Amino acid sequence: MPKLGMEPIRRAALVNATISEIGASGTLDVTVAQIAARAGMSSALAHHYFGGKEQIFLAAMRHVLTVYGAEVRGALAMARGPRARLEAVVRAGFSTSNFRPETVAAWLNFYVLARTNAHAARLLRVYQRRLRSNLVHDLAPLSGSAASDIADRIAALIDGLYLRQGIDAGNDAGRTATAHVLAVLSNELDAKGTP
Amino acid sequence: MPKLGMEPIRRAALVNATISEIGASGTLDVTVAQIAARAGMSSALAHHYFGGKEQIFLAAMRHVLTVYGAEVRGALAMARGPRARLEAVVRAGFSTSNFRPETVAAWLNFYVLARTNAHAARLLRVYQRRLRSNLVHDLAPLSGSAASDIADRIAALIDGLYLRQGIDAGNDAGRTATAHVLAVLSNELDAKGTP
Amino acid sequence: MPKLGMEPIRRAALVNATISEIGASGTLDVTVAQIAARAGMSSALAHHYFGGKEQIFLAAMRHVLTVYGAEVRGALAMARGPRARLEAVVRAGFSTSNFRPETVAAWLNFYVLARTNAHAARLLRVYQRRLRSNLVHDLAPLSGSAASDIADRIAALIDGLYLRQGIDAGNDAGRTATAHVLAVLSNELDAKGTP
Amino acid sequence: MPKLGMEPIRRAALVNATISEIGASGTLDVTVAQIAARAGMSSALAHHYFGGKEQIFLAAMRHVLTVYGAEVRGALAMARGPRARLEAVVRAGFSTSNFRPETVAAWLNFYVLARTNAHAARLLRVYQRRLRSNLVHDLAPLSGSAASDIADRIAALIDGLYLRQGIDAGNDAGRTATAHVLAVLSNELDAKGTP
DNA sequence: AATGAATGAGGATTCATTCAT
DNA sequence: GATGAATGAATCCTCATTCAT
Repeated sequence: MPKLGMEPIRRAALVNATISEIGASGTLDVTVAQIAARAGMSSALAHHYFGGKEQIFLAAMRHVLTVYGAEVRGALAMARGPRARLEAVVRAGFSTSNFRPETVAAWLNFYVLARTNAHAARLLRVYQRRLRSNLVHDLAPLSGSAASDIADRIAALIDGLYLRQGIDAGNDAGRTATAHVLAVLSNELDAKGTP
Repeated sequence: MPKLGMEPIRRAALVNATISEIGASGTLDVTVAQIAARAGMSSALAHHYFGGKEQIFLAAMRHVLTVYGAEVRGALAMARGPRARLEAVVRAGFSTSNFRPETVAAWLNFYVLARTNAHAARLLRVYQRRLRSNLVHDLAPLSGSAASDIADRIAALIDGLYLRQGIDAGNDAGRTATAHVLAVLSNELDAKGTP
Repeated sequence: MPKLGMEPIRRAALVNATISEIGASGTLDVTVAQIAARAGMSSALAHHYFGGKEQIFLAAMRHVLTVYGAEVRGALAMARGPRARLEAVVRAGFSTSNFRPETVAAWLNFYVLARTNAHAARLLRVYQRRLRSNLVHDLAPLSGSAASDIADRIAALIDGLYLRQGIDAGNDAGRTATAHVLAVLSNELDAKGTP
Repeated sequence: MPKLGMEPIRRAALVNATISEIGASGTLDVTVAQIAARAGMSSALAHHYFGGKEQIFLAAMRHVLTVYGAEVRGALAMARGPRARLEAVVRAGFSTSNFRPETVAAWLNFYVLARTNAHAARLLRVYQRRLRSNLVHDLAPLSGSAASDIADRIAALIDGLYLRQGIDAGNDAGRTATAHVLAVLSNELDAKGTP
């Protein structure tokens, strides 16, 4: 029962299925057939819409990053003042939707993909720069010339907490992770911040 | 002309070849044939000594973690006082031998492997606990009840810096990474430390 | 907005596209999608009009042979006397329209198709017999009982020159090929012909 | 029961199976699995020894041309005088071993392959030049400056007779074909030959 | 009349693994 | 101890063909 205008629906279904499948298996060793099955279609159709496995992966990665970016942007829109904005960035990153084990697993695997695939590497770098620039922008008024170094540390800490989410995914890991980053942030600002 | 007592030599060669190959390719998608070739033997022999690909991977992972552990232990042996010991642990983790891009790539991939493979997960957890217990042990006299939380943050920060080493491997990334961790550590101790 | 009376137009477009595509690619490994795209329609429509790939191929082959036959017939209509008619047949076969590399490539591939496909084989045989009978008809008054053998040789020579057109397509290959056949023909008639 | 030194045996078996399979099916649309099965091994082994389908095809083509070349060379070694040598070349080309329908079918398909594949085109051109140079070499003393044109005609005639062998493979097609070429050759020499 | 949607059936290729030598 | 030989099982991808709209 083919209907018209299926393309966006199918593509979205495949992207979600890819993230789920990578998340569930914990590997990039996921077959197109598995993804297509989870998305409720034949593997041939998946190829028809995306052209190949690599492009399916890239679309999925793009989607994860897009969602993440949207959430950060949304949080920033509400925040007033640099400190509130910094907190918003941190909270958004660990929000339930981003920090589900499944998503984190996909995210980690995209990190690995970026080591092999130039397109993936580019995507990743774009988002890392965006995060960093957000952090620096709001750290500057609070910590002056130390902003850059602090941003590097906060960014690395966030990544590290993500990484550990895969191993010991506690129940409210998101809250704990947020608390950790805010604690470090607070220390940094106490130490280097303008009085 | 096969020789006697080759087993340990062959095994070591395969372990090193595995790390190199994973590091060079950036993936776990490494064939036994590639590893064996790099180690200068046939893939059949690799199977003969290890029984299978999984065991080769596990041996390689074990080796990476063993070297890391040895280096930390060595550094701890020289350090006097809790603060010096904490610094020693950090420095050892980012020493040149552990922080080569190649090794870091292998390390990241073992992280991924741990999501799939129970043995790998166990190995990883053992070393994470050991690191954490080292940190807590020396943080306790300096920060009291905050030691546990601080240890979590420091450990995550270390992991995050490792993770980023793959993407933007600067020249003396090890030194920078060490500085970052020590800065955060210093802040933590200033904030929560006993007076 | 579908229009009425499109069938013959669509069919012709597909036939031409098939010949072009086979000629351009040099293979029978041409997909229906490629042909349809070149003909400016969907592959589904191609199937609708022809029923299947095989029938598209056969129609294209039929077209090539029809054009060839028409050209020969046209030339024969103008020629007076057996010798002039023989020359006409030869010239028509190597006329620019038949001897374009593209057409020749398609022709060669139809030769191959005839090995697999009974319908194609029948088509080919019909046209070969027609050529042969044309030749014999006009050779008889000039060479008597040798006509049959000479016809075989001339026909094979023509085919051989076609075959080589694919490999080293010179600029005025048609003229050269014609000259070669006429030279052999002349020799044959000098040797066996009635005085 | 694997044995040592199988490589040349396996390669030869695959080459022969390829020719047989192409000959029997009349197409290049032959699967590696079919070829391998006919050669009595798994398709994986075929890939192991040749690296890919294309290389299997090229090896088969090379073999056909090599055998042909060897036969011509052998015949030339026995012939005394230009005329005898010309006859030898012709006879060798139509000898039973070269002119089996199976071999001819493979040969035709290699002709097609040469339109797509540069390596195949090169192989084909080498052998065509060799044939042509053999002909010219021996035609020169008999026909002077006409040698080149005559060689082209004879070569094309040979090719054309090959081509037709696929369609109407008579019983002693080889003999007939030889007779045809020798007849044309005789005419050519009568017409242009030195007295 | 025309097409997007959809799939089943292959087909080339890769690879871990086994086995006889 | 060491390896060439061999394969089954997968996996990506392509394509002719069908169907509802």
